[in-house]
Amino acid sequence: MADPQEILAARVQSALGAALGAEFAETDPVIRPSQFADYQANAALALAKRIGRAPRDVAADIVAQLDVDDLCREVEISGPGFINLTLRDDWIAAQAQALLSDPRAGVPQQDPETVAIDYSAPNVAKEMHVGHLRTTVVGDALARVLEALGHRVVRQNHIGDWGTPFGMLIEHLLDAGEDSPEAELVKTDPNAFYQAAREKFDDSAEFAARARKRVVDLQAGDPETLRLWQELVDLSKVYFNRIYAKLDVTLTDSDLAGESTYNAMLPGICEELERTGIAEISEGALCVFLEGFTGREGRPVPLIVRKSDGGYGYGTTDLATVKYRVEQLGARRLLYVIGAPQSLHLRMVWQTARKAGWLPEGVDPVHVQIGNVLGSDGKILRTRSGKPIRLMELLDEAVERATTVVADNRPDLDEATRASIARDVGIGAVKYADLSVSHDTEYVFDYDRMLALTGNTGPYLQYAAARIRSIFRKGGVDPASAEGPVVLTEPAERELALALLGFGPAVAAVGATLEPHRLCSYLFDLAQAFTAFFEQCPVLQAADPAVRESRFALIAATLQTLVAGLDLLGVRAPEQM
RNA sequence: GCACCUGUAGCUCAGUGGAAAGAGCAUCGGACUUCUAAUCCGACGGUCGCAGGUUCGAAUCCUGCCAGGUGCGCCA
Repeated sequence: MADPQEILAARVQSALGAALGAEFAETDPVIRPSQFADYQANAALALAKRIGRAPRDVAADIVAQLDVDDLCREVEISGPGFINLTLRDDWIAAQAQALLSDPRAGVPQQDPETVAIDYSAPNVAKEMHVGHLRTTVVGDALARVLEALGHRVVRQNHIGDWGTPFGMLIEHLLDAGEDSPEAELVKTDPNAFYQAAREKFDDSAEFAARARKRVVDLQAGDPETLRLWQELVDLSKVYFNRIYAKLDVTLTDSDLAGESTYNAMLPGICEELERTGIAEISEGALCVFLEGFTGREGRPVPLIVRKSDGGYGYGTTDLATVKYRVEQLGARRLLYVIGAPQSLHLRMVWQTARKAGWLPEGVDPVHVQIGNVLGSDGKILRTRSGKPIRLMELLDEAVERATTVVADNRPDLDEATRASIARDVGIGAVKYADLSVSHDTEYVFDYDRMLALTGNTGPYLQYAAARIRSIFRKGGVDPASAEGPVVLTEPAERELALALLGFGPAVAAVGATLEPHRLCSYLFDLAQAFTAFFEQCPVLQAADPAVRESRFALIAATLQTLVAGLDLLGVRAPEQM
């Protein structure tokens, strides 16, 4: 609604049509933020070449037709033909004030689309690692953002709940006893359970034989085996939900759509692929060979849909997810928030699905590639002993470190309040660190940096919000009662108000690009604009009551935006810090 | 060998074909009698991996090369 860039684009575009002819009325006016003004329009330079005239003359013709008196204070042609646009203070003020009464805080309502998001996807009876952490946090932020934009989001937690390991896991569960402390480990330390099963499998031929038989029983649908399998899944759900609760992730049991969900579809998928000639038997396995996919020594890379032993692999279940999400869920966008190394696999799955007709024109699958999380040594994050780090311990350590910092700085607060702040800050820091860099690149995990109160961190944004709340508390004013009117005089006021207008566009950009770090960058800029304002513009001590009211309105809008933005990222904003 | 990703300040990272490439950290120098100094301001810091090409204009697009990472048939 109040996106200056969009409004200016429309105005400049109609000026283009008026100045240069109707055939230019659709031309992109190329509005960009400017270091010399608020915005600049760069269209004249590109058009000058096309119509064979001097760029500055073209710019002058555009400006002559440009009707922006109601929103621009200054329009200036500069350099080789840039059109610099400076907004009117009263226009910015009115827009910022309008945000206060907008329940959407400027976030646009888009045409609803059904979007399936595949994210998190931990394995039953296995520890979640930092890679799962990142897909969980990024996927959840995307789900929140797309919902905020008005879309119907269907979360799909594709947990690993099927396959050969369940033979040994079930036998180990039986050996240990279903209600034993060993079984309880699945809820708290699943890797300990898994490793124990693995060791027995490796050491005991008798156990291994039982495990293999158990896999056959599982696939055959033996009721008692299925009951034990369900037992393991249920124990794991307890573990997943503990992690999700700690992380403030929106996933629930109703979002679970694990591999086993698709079992019934798999034979039909293979049959159809074979019947249509898309798949063929090779070395005993049913494979799809696609053009352009070659591996070592130029050999074609297969997508194996049925193994030579008759079993199904993840290629088949992934094909089933496409079919299910398109046909049953009616999804028009399929998001796979999955590790970057799976890129080749996914492209093969999608191309196969296209050939088979399961992925119609107009339905776009997107791989939101998640880069690895590295330790300070530049290698994949592990403990000193080389084992993967337990996610719960990692989160606890973040909270613990935050606890120390809060205790040092806020001895005046009672322990329960400090603990609550430490939780919000510690967890927020970890999540924000995952979100604030491009999701597809690797990044270096560093507690000290993510917990810092300076720089582009979660705590810095939380602190900005806490300072605003502190002002309202101290002034005995309810942020909801701040109405303005907003009047801009100080440069820091203007900067802050202008920054506020960028929230809706930033959220829309995340929805379009699926890059949550853009929202982080925006919120960091906003927090910096607020901090500058905080230093220069007293609110409670403002001599003029009108200035005081205006500043209350500005910081109320800032608070609303920061809290809404952090919420879209899944990060809490504590009352005080 | 093939494919994908990455290469930007000492470090961690942004950067929509537009003007003189940005931020944070670190370093150095400043600012608390004033709404939270867990903050802020200033300075320093660059052959945007290399070489070509396209363009009025390239960190951005194309080609080649170099370096690092990842993946490449029955685990998922």
